[in-house]
Amino acid sequence: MDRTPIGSLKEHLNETVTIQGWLQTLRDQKNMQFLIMRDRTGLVQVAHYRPGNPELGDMISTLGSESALTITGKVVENKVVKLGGLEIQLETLTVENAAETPLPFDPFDNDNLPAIDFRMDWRYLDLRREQNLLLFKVQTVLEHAMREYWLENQFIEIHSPKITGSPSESGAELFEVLYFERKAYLAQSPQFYKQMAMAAGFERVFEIGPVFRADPSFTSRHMTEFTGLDMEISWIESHEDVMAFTEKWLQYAYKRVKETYGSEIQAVFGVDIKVPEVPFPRLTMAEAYAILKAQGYKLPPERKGDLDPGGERAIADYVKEKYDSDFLFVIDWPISVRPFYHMRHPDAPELTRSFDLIAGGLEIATGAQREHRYEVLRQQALEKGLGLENIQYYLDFFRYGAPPHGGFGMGLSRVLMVLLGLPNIRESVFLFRGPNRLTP
RNA sequence: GGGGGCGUGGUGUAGUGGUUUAACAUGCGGCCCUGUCAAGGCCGAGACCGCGGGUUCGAAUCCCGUCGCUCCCGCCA
Repeated sequence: MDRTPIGSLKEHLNETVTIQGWLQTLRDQKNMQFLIMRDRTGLVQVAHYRPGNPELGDMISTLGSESALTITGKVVENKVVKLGGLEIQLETLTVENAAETPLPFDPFDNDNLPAIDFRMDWRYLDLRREQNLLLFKVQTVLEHAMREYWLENQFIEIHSPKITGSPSESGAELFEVLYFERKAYLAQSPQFYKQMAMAAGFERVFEIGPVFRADPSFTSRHMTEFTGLDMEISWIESHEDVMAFTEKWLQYAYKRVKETYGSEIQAVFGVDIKVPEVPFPRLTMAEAYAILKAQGYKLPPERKGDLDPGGERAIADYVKEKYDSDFLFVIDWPISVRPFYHMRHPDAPELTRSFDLIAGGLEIATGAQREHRYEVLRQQALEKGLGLENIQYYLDFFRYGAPPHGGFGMGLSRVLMVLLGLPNIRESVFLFRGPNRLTP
């Protein structure tokens, strides 16, 4: 059987076709029945003249919204039909899976949309909404464009293990799993492994994969499992080289999304995708602090050297105002708030060669030049109070010819959140995982 | 881990001490309607107001506890 996508029916006028999809609306009258059918390519009206087949008409009357149907019929032009000026004259109908009534909620009633938690209970129905269909089309193009750019720049894709043997960076944010007779942990980042790829001489690598964080965070932007976009490049001079690549890469991804779905995004999300100009503005932490101070923004006193989310939003507003940029690198963070593997400035050893990328006021990526000198790295680990036994395998990466290198880690769903202007990360991920959410 | 907010038919809301036998929208069921198209009209079912305790003549409404959700902070992407 040849199935015709609803979106291409106008190419099949006066032909008998088979469509398969969901019954979005049934308008059930005495003599005429109208079935609005949906597949992922669009909507079409199917018309049935009841007296012509009363039995079929009675059966149609029992169909619940969102039932999965196979329908054959003749495609005819009909100017009266507001939905595309055409309709299908029903010939046969097969119920593949009747939808029970009533539905838990109506995915197409935007005025009575349930709260996010209830929609997550029935996520597959929630995903039938056009906003969500488009969101995942956009995500696909976004990821594809990112890969394209990486491949055009001679990157190698890696897949690092998600089961690891020892707590590495701190341990507190790791999920513990039973691994036969002993403990293992879910990787909270591919950080060490992509650095190993640098030691292996791959020179440029990327990874798109799951990362796990055992943080009991209850916010609109955190998940316990999310998709990380990671890359690492060798033979850099400083973190500036990483940022210079990152912004062009992101600019390309935005450009491809806008080209492909710009008008649909405008229609569905009311967002005009703006392809960012490069370079993005860069502010050192010291400059960011001075600006916030001048604005009278009150930073929490105990967080000296760090930027709280409110501060990030304030500085993003400043940059938007002054440079008309939605993106901003905050660079040169103090060592106190950065991990031991970030390289320090030779002329300012209390500062790291690191950056955060802020987009739309939200932190979407963290990057740095890494410390690739074994002894220096070892000393910095000791300074941070880390036990060397657990990370010796990692330190060993830097014993036999490790090139200078750096990279970043970015959150895919956070990028989508910013790109489409969504208020909650739970809207921008296929299935949310949080401290209290393990199903579906 | 700390703090704030919310919990009323399936869903979204109104009602914040007394004709409330808890309202409205949507959904659901039935009937009607010569083609509808955000369909329309009429009728109907559906909520002991998260749960437990208390204050009061009287509690959806006030208080305490508890559970759930949510947002903010911390942590981070």
